[in-house]
Amino acid sequence: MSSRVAVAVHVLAILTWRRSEPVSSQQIARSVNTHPVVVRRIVGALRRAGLVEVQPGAAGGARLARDPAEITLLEVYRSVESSDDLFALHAQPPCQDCGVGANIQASLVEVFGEAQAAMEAVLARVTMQDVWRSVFARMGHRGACGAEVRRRA
Amino acid sequence: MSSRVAVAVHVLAILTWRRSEPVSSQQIARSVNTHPVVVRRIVGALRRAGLVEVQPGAAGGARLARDPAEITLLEVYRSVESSDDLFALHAQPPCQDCGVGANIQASLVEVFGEAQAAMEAVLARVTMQDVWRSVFARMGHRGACGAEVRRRA
DNA sequence: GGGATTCGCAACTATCCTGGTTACAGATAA
DNA sequence: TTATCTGTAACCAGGATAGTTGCGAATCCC
Repeated sequence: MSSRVAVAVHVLAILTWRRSEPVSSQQIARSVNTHPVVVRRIVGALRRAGLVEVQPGAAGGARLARDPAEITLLEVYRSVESSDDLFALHAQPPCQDCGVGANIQASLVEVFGEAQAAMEAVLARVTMQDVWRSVFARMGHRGACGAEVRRRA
Repeated sequence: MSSRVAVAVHVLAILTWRRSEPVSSQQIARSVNTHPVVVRRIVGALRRAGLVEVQPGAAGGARLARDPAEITLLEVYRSVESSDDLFALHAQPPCQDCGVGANIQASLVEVFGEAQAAMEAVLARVTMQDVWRSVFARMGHRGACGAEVRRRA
């Protein structure tokens, strides 16, 4: 699986940290250690899902659109992950003249669906507030990457 | 995710159906609707995991190495899936000078681990016997693709 | 022994996804 | 007006996947 969920949670954790002001993709990219455009792609997905608001122009950037306690990791997962399905079926449809080939996919969909639902249930009960608390607990007093950049400007 | 798990379960379902005789990659490939070498790659992984036995040479093929009731989908999943991790972390390690960057991965590993464990728990309680029963229930009386090939030879 | 069948594996291809990058138009604050 | 920031398109490199070909080795049957 892609690292988009990890980056998205990272982004939202930064926005939870600095709720008072919009944070630019430049600043976020420094913390994530990637290119600003990569961040903007993720932020764009989160915006379309209604999790963040984005303000263009000078002194613009992203900020949370909702209380972190109301943002679940399942929403984040669904916002940035392209495919809804955790498991893939056959690349080519199996032989329908065969007893197994004609029916295996229906059985697989059943099991795969249960497995995915179990996974999603875990993500659904973890909020960005939980993540933020977990990160904060590990964190000493330390500044954000680029936090001083805005101050300098 | 790749379709290897789906194909592997399909293969094992066929082997469960025809437990009395080895089934060739050719015959399996016909039911799966793919190339025999693709089947042999999957079967090779199942063999290395001890789920099937393979007999080379004429009239050779694969057969179950264990009772289908003793083969869980979790074993199948682990046999054929290359990565053990369902979720990926950052492509590049995040900025360690940043409070979030330095600690987010530890928090992510925790949540992602729980989610994956929940998914695997579902796979662990489904056996190939269950899958076979499910397929059989959907199946009328129908022959396997290529079942008559061996008979003709 | 000889021929036919089958596996295992290496190698190659086409395709897709991902992350990273550059470039540029549009929006906005100072 | 100028500097800053977003959004998006376009492109590239790398890796994964499915499919394919070819060949050596093992095995069965005559």
